[in-house]
Amino acid sequence: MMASKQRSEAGETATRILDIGERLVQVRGFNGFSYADVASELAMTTAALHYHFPGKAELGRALIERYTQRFLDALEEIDARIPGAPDKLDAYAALYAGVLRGQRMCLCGMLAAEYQTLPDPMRDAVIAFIDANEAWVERVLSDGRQAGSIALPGSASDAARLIVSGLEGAMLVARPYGDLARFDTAAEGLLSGFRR
Amino acid sequence: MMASKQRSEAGETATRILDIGERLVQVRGFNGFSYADVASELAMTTAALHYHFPGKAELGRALIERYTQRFLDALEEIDARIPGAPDKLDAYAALYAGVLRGQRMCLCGMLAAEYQTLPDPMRDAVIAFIDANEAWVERVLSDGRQAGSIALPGSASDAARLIVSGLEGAMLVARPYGDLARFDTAAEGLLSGFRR
DNA sequence: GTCTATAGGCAGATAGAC
DNA sequence: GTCTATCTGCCTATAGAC
Repeated sequence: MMASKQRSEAGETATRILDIGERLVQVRGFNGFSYADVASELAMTTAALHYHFPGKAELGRALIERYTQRFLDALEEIDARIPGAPDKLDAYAALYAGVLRGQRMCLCGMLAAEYQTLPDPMRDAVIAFIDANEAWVERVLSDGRQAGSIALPGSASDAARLIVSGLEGAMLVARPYGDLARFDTAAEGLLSGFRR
Repeated sequence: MMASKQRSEAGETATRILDIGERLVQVRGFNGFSYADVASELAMTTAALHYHFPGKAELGRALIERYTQRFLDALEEIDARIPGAPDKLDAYAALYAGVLRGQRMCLCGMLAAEYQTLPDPMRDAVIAFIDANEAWVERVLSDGRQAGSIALPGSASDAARLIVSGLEGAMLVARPYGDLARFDTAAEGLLSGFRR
């Protein structure tokens, strides 16, 4: 029996399934991929997939939860590494740009489009992702206003929502054009208004 | 033989198919609905649908083209009815809000998410929709700058792209929350920066 | 953990009668 | 124009052997 390296460790195969599923959802959408797609990339059968994730809904939920956790970790890292609010926001936008560079949509932006067709547990997880993002941006904006580096016309909450939805929209539109500069320009336009 | 009321008139049934298909795509996505869904709403068989539209790809293309034409007509109407650039932009955002009020995503915003899975003719039509929107907003911004009612930090083209993608993102995120105010606040935040 | 085999359903699509 | 009937293929999922 191996000593586990850390808490709540997913199996090797489960991790590979999540990696492939994540990419497929971000590129094709939850309704645009199948267990067979994942299985063929792993050179396995769909039956084996069902051993690791009982159904597509459970796989979907696991995908969102891992993605959200990774995102939150990245936000923590930004908080630890970068002092000023404006630079934190730039780093935040760079996270999105990194996703787009892989020709992917934000996982939860994609699932927001498909929201009406998602099983309930997935819906809740999508909302939790957006809530967490807005809360982090709102905190950064509030701190920045306090420190005098951020100018807010209205509430920090409204500005945070504008930034999050604006970045999601910039990804959504840039991807069909395959044009990263489109995203960067929009992100800069979104954020520049809040710098003081 | 009936005298046709206008050029390029679609048949009654074809129009009903387009109406239902349009709603289904805006709510569930192109990969989230089937010919059977449309047929059941019309109390018809899928075979009859194939008489009007040879395949799902052709139906999809017709949906985008009709939607784009309607949108362009609405933009013409705004140009004719509303004088100032800032008010034109407000009316433009109100178009999006009207779509969202029906608990729908913008047809082409939805299809932008599913872009990688779309047949080529549909891809081209999605791009044409976005191009046309950006061109109209850019023209309004340029005219407004000329007239002194619009302030632009950079190019009118960049600002137009920011506005279009920002409104699409605001719809994308507001819909899962079922919260129209979320969209309105984001739209106001997006546009207010350009008023002088 | 992964396989074979298979179920049961739904997808888009076509042929041919009416 | 719309139907019945049917095809072929893919989908999610399960049973049971290894």
